[in-house]
Amino acid sequence: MSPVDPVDARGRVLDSAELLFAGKGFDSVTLRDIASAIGLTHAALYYHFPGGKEELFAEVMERNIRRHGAGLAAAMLAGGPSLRGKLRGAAAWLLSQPPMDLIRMAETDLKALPPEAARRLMDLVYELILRKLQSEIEAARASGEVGACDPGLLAGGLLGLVESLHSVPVAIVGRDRYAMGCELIDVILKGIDYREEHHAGS
Amino acid sequence: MSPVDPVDARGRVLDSAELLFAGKGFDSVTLRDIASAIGLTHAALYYHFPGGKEELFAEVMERNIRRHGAGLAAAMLAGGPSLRGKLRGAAAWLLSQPPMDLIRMAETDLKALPPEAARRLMDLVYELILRKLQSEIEAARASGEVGACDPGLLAGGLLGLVESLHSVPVAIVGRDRYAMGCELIDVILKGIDYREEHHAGS
DNA sequence: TTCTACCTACCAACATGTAAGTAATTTAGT
DNA sequence: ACTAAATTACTTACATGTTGGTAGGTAGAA
Repeated sequence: MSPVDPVDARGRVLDSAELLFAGKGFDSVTLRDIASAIGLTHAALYYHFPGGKEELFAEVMERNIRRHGAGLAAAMLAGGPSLRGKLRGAAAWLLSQPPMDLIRMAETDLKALPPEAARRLMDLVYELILRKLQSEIEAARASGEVGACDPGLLAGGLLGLVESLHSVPVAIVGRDRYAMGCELIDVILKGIDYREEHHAGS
Repeated sequence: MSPVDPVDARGRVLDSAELLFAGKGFDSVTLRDIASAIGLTHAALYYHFPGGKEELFAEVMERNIRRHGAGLAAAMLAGGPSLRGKLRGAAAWLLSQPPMDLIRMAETDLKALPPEAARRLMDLVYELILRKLQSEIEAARASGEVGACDPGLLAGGLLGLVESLHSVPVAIVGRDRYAMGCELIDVILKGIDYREEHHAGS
């Protein structure tokens, strides 16, 4: 290992950029902010990302989406076999991360990218995040764990609902976000005729 | 009426600013964008808003929140006596407006304002929007129209859920947002033991 | 000597904000 | 009623600072 690990430097840039982009959005973050947060000058970023701010942002978003997808999958797996457990795991994971803020992403930040890059990212969100939620609901529906419903719509609704908990000031409600997420999930599960018992077998 | 209506000019500035701020966020919109959209130069904005971009933004947000509150109240009233009708009315109104994007507002744009102005706006959101939804749910709960639930949490959840529909590309789902909103509302109502019949009386 | 991983110094574009000027209208004084 | 002063609602021009991006240099490792 060299005195400075070169592989790590690029990752640290991505980390810094992710933190700042997630908090303030594309236009409000300057390359100087990103660089100085890790002790570099903004010019150094062009060594790792010759495409400049756009390339850096696109790569940050892609990594973020993939991490969200992987974390979501792991959290749902860890939630156990029941749909309720999986959804609670998903909520715990989503709330442990900084908000994805899909509305802002779709409406604002993605406009800074060339259209095909933007579409690719939205496709990734669908494929790695929404689709996973959706197929869990579909599976539960197929096995009779829940009643008739529109899994795609519910997946989107659950994601929006859980993410929106990021914007409630915890001080006001006096409860932690995960508990609130669980309660909302329970309401929705009851709304689609969730049945617990069926799963005990096998 | 003068050749140029002076009262109207200020309102037109607010309209232009609201349109642009809502779409792209505080930092991504320049005073020149706002001014040139209505045929003025950016310096003219300082005549109507001496406090500059901050004052303009704060005023835009306040007007926006008040309009959302008034529209929400009217839409819920028009929805009839049942909670389902009121919530559908609320959804129709919220989806007819550009997204409020509360997460972005809370996490990003409000940081551009002095803290006390930011707090005032968040208080307005709570008082004029969340509180209205919440008290309708509370009323329904008191009258037995719905079962036990946390009205404050549900109000926030419903708002986040409906607003998140703004970010789903309609082309993908092939259904209009209002229909999706209604379906999600129905799931939640069912989840809190909504009973239709009780209301016929009186 | 060459490559890596930076840094310093710079540039053009554009941001907010200010200063000063101006055409058109209102108001006030006689 | 007629003129002079003041006000309104802007404009042009500019000061100042930041931004993304580029050019060229450099310390240390290979």
